[in-house]
Amino acid sequence: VVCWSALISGYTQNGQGEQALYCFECMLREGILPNAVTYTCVLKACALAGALDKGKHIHFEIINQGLLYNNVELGNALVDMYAKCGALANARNVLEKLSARNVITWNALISGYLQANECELALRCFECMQQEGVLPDAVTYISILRASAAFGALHKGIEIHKEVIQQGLLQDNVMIGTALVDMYAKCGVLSMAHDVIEQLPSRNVVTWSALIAGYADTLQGDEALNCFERMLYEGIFPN
RNA sequence: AGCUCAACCGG
Repeated sequence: VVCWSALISGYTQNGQGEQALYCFECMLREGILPNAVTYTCVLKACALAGALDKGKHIHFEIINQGLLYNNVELGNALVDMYAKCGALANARNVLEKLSARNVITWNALISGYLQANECELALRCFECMQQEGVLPDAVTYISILRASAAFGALHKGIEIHKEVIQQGLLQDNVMIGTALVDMYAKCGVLSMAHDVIEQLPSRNVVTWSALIAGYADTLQGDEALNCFERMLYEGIFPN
């Protein structure tokens, strides 16, 4: 069962959901019984493949076998599977019933809401999780910045900006810096977007692209081109 | 052997 789980996991880590599910079928056909780790990988495969019905069936098996109790990783994979398949009511339901959940559980649900463009619900989850004493991490902030941008909630974005600085998260995470630049750009506050990118300890092609796109969207082609030149000057290659 | 995360374009 460990070998099969490792193989299934390998496929999911490369985004090959269908292949992973195929392996799972082979494993069952050989009479090998899956355990909690196997199911965690298979749920991720369902999420990748958008295989909601398959995922529901796995959910049923997990409940039947009593594997869910206090297994955070398995619960998280279940919430993520429903979220990625767009079954947000199921995702929230599972989250609420889990005996153990953590920041990753909430992050999975928040991402699901974002993917469905339910920015307001995503923002509400952010409040809920904190009310129950779960502290946001870098992934949470990145999602909430995206929600703020999509919802045009500049004030929320500024609030997150302050929090991120307080926690020193800008030092070691390019993606948060990029999400901040993108949030300001999408809210049309290009001066702030520019300020942020100047102060980042590190930035990459995605960070610059967010700023360039922001200038392009606001019809500031000259500024967009300036940024492009600066990016090249820094030795960052365009993609 | 296991869970969540950033830009642009097209569909």
